[in-house]
Amino acid sequence: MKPNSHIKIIIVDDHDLLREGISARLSDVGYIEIIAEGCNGQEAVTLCKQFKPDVLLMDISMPVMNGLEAAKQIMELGINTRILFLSIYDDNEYIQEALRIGASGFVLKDVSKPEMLNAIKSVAEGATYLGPKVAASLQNSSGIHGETECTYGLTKREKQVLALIAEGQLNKEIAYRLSISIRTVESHRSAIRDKTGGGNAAALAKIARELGL
Amino acid sequence: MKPNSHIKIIIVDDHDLLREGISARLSDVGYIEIIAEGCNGQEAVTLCKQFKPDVLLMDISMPVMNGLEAAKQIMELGINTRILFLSIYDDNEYIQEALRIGASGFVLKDVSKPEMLNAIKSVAEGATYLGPKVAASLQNSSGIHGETECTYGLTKREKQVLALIAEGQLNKEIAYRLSISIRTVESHRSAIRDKTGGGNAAALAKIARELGL
DNA sequence: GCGTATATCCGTATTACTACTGAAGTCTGT
DNA sequence: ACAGACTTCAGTAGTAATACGGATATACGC
Repeated sequence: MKPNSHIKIIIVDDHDLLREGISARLSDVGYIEIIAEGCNGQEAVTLCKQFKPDVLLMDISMPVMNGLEAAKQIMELGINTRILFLSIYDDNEYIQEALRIGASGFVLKDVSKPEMLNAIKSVAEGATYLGPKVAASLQNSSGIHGETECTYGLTKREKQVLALIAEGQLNKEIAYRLSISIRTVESHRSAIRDKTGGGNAAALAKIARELGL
Repeated sequence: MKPNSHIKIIIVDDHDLLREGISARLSDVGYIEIIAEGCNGQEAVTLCKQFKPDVLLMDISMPVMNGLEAAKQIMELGINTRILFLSIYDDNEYIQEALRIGASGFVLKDVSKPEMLNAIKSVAEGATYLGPKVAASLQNSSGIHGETECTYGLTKREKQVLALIAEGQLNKEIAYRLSISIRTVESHRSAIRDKTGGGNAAALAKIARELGL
């Protein structure tokens, strides 16, 4: 898609007012054509199947079917539609889930007009665009940026043991690797459970993951 | 940062020709000011410390110090510089590592001028920009997009059980949640182990993670 | 020196999981 | 209608992990 070439777009949001606002904002942009509008996820899927837009501008929280679920189904249609989420929440879970599903972008609803156009152009070209606040939000999470700092007060040795547990090692193997007794490994493991509140090995593995191993 | 406002930029690449090409391409853009140029990672760090640019346009593979290492150090400077990587390789490892470190964008060297400007504007505003080919490359990996396709031939039910195992649930709880007997859960668990080659619960959790839960 | 934290080990009992085998009902595609 | 895969459940035995206890040595700060 060449810049300034025609971008066919569908807007899906359950709030009429907001949808009209977006529509008004984009209608005077020459290279953008709004070919349809919808008010829930179910409609988004149907409209995309029918019109195959270049970009789907969609809210996440909507009745009937939410945006994430709709996105999943749209990705499976095999059409060349890029999904740009427009949300009021900069919730990390949402953002990461959206990207995991295959969305091309994510901006907040307080986005300025130039930034919105920038985002639309970017995703239309196949790029991935995350708005400033969205990117900042991701930095504070265990997402693509940075790492978590809360280590539950685990000691060095405990983190070492936890990393091996997360690898799927048995206590026996951990003991051998660290040249200590199995009982010692059990003690560490017990301390780790106490500090993290984790249950079985899988739960500890999950926690280790959150700590970045 | 408002669009079309002044963007101070530093270009770092070990190839003179390429650096000059970028320089020429950007020099006639009104809102961009190239305040310095460098030819390795070490220089990038020094120049950023000195000039505090809005955007650092940098190659990854460079002599003396590569771009990733330089980016790490620059992120620790605490200055408000966004890093936009410019690479000939769309290697997933590179891209993910770059984003993990805290880079704001990643484009390939065959990028068109409009797209390059788009990318620079986006990252200058604090957004995250991944070029079309970069985004496509990520989709084929276990990165922020998509999921791995090798499911070891696990059935729906097995994947369902595996997800709960990865959550740290006990067989008893899994049985309760799925309204089946513990023995059935054990059967599934056994089948999962056979198919994946996984050992204990933590190992299965690790595998589940790779499959995107 | 003294207290605290860390790391190292052990005993005992219970619970969870694994390894093996077998089997019956359901669903799916041809 | 039938083969094959999927889901369901069970017995029996052994191994691993957990939940209590308690103990000793070492390092670190004040």
